[in-house]
Amino acid sequence: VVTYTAMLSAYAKKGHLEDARRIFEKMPQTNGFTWSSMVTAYTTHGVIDQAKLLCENTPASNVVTWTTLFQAYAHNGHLELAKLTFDRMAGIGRDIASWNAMFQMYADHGHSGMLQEIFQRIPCWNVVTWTAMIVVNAQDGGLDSAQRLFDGSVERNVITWTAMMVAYSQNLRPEEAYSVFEKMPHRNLYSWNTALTVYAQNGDLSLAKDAFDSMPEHDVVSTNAMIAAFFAGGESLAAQEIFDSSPAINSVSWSAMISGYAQNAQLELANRTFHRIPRKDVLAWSTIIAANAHSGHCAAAIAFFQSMMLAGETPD
RNA sequence: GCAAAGCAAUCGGUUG
Repeated sequence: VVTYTAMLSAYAKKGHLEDARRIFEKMPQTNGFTWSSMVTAYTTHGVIDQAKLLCENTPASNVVTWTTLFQAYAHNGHLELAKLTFDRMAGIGRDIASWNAMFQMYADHGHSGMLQEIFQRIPCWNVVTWTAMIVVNAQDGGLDSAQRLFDGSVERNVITWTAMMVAYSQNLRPEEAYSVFEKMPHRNLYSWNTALTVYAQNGDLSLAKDAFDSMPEHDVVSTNAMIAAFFAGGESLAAQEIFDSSPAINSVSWSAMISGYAQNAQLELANRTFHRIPRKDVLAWSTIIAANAHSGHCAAAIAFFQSMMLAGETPD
């Protein structure tokens, strides 16, 4: 059962929803993990109706399947459906993750009144709750309360530390953000990428470069962050070198190159880069339109918009 | 107990 369930998840993560479903159908036995994996497969592919069916029509559905469904509604802005789902969970019970998801929904979409109400109803806190609280407070300008929450937190992990670093950076306290990074007991790729971004946002290109070189490994986010950092420092050539030598680039990389060139008054290079993109998505089009518009080439921007329509792309 | 599922932190364009 474990092996089949792991395969199911793997197929779903790679985008093969049908294969995941086929495995699910073939399994002689299942457990709660199997069902929640299948529900997650559906929600991550946007097939919420199927996820709902699985939750409703089986005794095997559990707090995880329901929380997953809840989260899917919340992320799609269906707050009423999400709330209904949460209410229906009263029978099987809610755990900390369910409450955290509920808190996050109102942090993302709701009013502070609802958030406050949930805050008071959360029965107990775990490290995710602490971290979410820190983030919400910091975004609200309550840097002091964020720090107090951090100091008072019973549990902290690398995500909590990284969130605290971001909190200082967002509130324009770069030195303290740096200091948090230096004091972190453990770092991962994500926190390294965050540090690199924080350095760059504060104009410390050399610190950003140092971070990039010191990191134990890079991913596409590291690459993209470093590209943006070089462009922000006016070093288009260095940005281009990173781009050209990177083993993995994605659509964000292309956008970063285009807007970087435009920022540096190199619209010609921006346009040329755009034409090299193998598969132009909405992001690519939006970026090239904005690049031309910001450079004062409004006619070209409109022309790109029209080309986008002709290419069958839908504006977002 | 271990391994497979849901909740919190990082990169680009649009809006602020």
